[in-house]
Amino acid sequence: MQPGTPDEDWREDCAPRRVLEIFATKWTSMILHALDARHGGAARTGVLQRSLPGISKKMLTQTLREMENSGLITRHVEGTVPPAVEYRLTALGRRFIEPVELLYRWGRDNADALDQLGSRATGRR
Amino acid sequence: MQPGTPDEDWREDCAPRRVLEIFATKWTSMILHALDARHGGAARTGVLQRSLPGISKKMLTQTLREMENSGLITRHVEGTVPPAVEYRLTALGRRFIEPVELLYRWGRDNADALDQLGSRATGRR
DNA sequence: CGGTATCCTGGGAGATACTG
DNA sequence: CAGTATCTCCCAGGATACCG
Repeated sequence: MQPGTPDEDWREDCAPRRVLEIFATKWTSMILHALDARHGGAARTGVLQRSLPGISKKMLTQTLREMENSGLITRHVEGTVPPAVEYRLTALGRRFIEPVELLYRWGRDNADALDQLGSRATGRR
Repeated sequence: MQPGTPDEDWREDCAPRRVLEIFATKWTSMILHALDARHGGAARTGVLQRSLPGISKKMLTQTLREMENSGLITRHVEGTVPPAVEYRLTALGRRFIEPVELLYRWGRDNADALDQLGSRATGRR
């Protein structure tokens, strides 16, 4: 690193920061992973909910809406009764599978390191 | 995937979820990256602050404390006036560099994909 | 220079109940 | 089954000012 090099690794509008923002929202990355690794890219609401222990209907719907607005997934309604709604990864969504799986696997492979972590790792209690 | 396979990818206490918690706290990963990639593993407070555009003194100190409590970094005080404090990555902290850099590089290499993202990606405005 | 003390706000996130 | 509608909590995170 040159002495005079300006510190631009974390410019406020840089791409890495935008990645972090995605991971900052609790359920987004888990939904992406569940859709991809577990359900082959598409799943119905109820199936998704059962894949994400602890998520509420509200947060599921809310997060799915945001992801739809972001272009990560699409929503498909079967005009039946009772209704059947399926969510599918878009091409864009599929691109984001890469970093999500990266983190998922790292976590799985480094559970020991995570166990060493103090409880105040994230500021949560 | 077997039909009867229980959905255990995201058990509430699983390792990948704990990784996500780390990335859920805004500044932690940026500090880890800055310490490592930009400052060789150790840096003083002021230097760090200048490496993280937008961070406030409060959030910097607060996040550093939490990271210290988690065992990711150590704090070293030089008994001088004015005070000089240096933060260093621990062995544990260095392990976490891996996923951090993974995400950082992916963001850098996929800025185009991020540009396609709608503004409601994370629920923030 | 590094740190602390306040004060304040947004909105993430949960719980619950209701509708078609 | 999928989705809304409320209500509430609470805490991450920012702004500002002061201290040794």
